[in-house]
Amino acid sequence: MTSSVKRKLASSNGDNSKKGPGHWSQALLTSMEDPELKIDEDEKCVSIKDKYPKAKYHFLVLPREKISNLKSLKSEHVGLLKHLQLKGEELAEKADDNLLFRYGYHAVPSMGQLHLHVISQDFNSPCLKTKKHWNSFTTEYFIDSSKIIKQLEKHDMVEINTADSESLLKKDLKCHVCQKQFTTLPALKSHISLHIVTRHKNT
DNA sequence: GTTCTAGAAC
DNA sequence: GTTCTAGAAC
Repeated sequence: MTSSVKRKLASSNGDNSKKGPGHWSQALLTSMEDPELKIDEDEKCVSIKDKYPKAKYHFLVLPREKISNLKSLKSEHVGLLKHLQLKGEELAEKADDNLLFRYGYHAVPSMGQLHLHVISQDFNSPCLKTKKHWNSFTTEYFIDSSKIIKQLEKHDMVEINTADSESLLKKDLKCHVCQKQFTTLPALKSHISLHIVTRHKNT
C-alpha cells in the first residue's frame, strides 16, 4: 500500500477530526489546573496567565462551570459574567493601576471553554506576531464584557455572526490609538511602542 | 491556539 | 538577499 493511500484511510477513519480531551482546542481546561499559570481562584472561577501573552499583562478568567462559547449564554449567566469581569478588574488593578486594560471576549475563539480576556492596551509583546492576533484584540472581534452582559439582559442571548466576525480578522492593520494604517505588523508594532496607553489619557 | 516554512513582497 | 505573511498540520 502506498503512503498516500494510508493517509487517505487514516483521515477517513475520522480519528483525527474529533476534538476530544487532549486536542489543542481544549488546552484551556488543562491550563486551569496548571499551578504555573494559575494566579487566582474562587468558588466560581479560575484566573490564569495567558500562556502566550499579547501585551505586557494578559490574563484569562474562566468560569468553573463548563460553558463552551458565547452562543451558550443565557440571561441566567449575567451574575456569573459580572463576577468574571470584577475578578478581571481586580487582577488588572493589582498588576498595574496606571495602564489601560480592556475586558472582553473573542467573537469566535479558537479554544473551547468561555474565557474573559484581561489585557493591557500597550500590546507590547513578542508573542503578538500575526495580523489575526492584532485584529482579534483591536477590532469589533473583541467584544467588551459590558456589551455581552447588556445583550444578555436585553435579549437573553448573544448574537454572533461567525462569517462577519472572521472577516474582521482580515482587515488592514490600524493603530488602535491614533488610527494610523500600516502595511506590515513589524512596522505597526514599532509604531505602537511609542504610545503610552494609560487609564487617564493617551499620548 | 502554535509551529513551521514556502514563496510572495520588498 | 532578506523580510514577512499565510496556510497545513495525517
